[in-house]
Amino acid sequence: MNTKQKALVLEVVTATCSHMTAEEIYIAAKAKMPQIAMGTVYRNLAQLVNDGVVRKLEIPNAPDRYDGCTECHEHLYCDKCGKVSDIWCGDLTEAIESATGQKLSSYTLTIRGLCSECAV
Amino acid sequence: MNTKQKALVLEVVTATCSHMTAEEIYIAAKAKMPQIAMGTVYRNLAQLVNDGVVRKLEIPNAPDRYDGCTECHEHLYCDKCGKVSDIWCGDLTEAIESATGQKLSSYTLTIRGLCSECAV
DNA sequence: TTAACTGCAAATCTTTTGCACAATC
DNA sequence: GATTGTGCAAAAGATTTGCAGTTAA
Repeated sequence: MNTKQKALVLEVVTATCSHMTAEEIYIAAKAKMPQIAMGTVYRNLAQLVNDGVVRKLEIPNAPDRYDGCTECHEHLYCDKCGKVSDIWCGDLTEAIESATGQKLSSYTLTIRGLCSECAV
Repeated sequence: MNTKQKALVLEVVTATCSHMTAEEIYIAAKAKMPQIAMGTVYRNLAQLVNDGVVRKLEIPNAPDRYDGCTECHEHLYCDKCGKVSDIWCGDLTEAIESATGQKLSSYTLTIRGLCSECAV
């Protein structure tokens, strides 16, 4: 099904290149559709992730974040400011398979270090 | 400080090569020390992780798991049976730095695929 | 029409925390 | 004797779910 709510959630997530939490998405969506419920946001995010349109990022000790950009890229969690930034490198599947000796269907690479702003 | 509880939690975690959840650790610890509390288990696990003696694994949509083996290795989440198994490959820091072009302080690589049992 | 989705609120699950007491240094 | 840890139970934070009513196919 395609509801206004689902379209709105997708619009919010893809509007910026930031990595929003469900709550931030909820607040942004609520600004345009005041009666929207948190549960609806979560349900639609789950659907969008399932549809392959949105990527879910699991953050250690913090709420999950959602990324509207499905192009292949990795994420850097800044040791200093905590921001999540994108790292545009190609698909690493083959590199990881040869490094680990394990055939894989998918992988998640989380890098911690200093983001471009903090590295100065 | 070094308490009986902390020693017991460490013993439980390192006793097997499995990747136990806090609750499993609590149950195993309770078997040897019936009055031990969940909060104590969590507090000691946090300390042990901080001490670098135990590794914490963040599992998507599931409770965290704790790994008593601190030697460098990665984890495979089986697509079929959901088990977490170890992949013994060397340190991938340099390989990842060159693949991503990003200096890093640490990384977490999560691989999904078929474990040795399910791949048959 | 009927199957899927919504809003609301309550429930769930995991983890953390406040507190009075106890153990360790 | 001072500090740090413990057990208990309650709180917190994030996400999910039941339900009655609504919307989309």
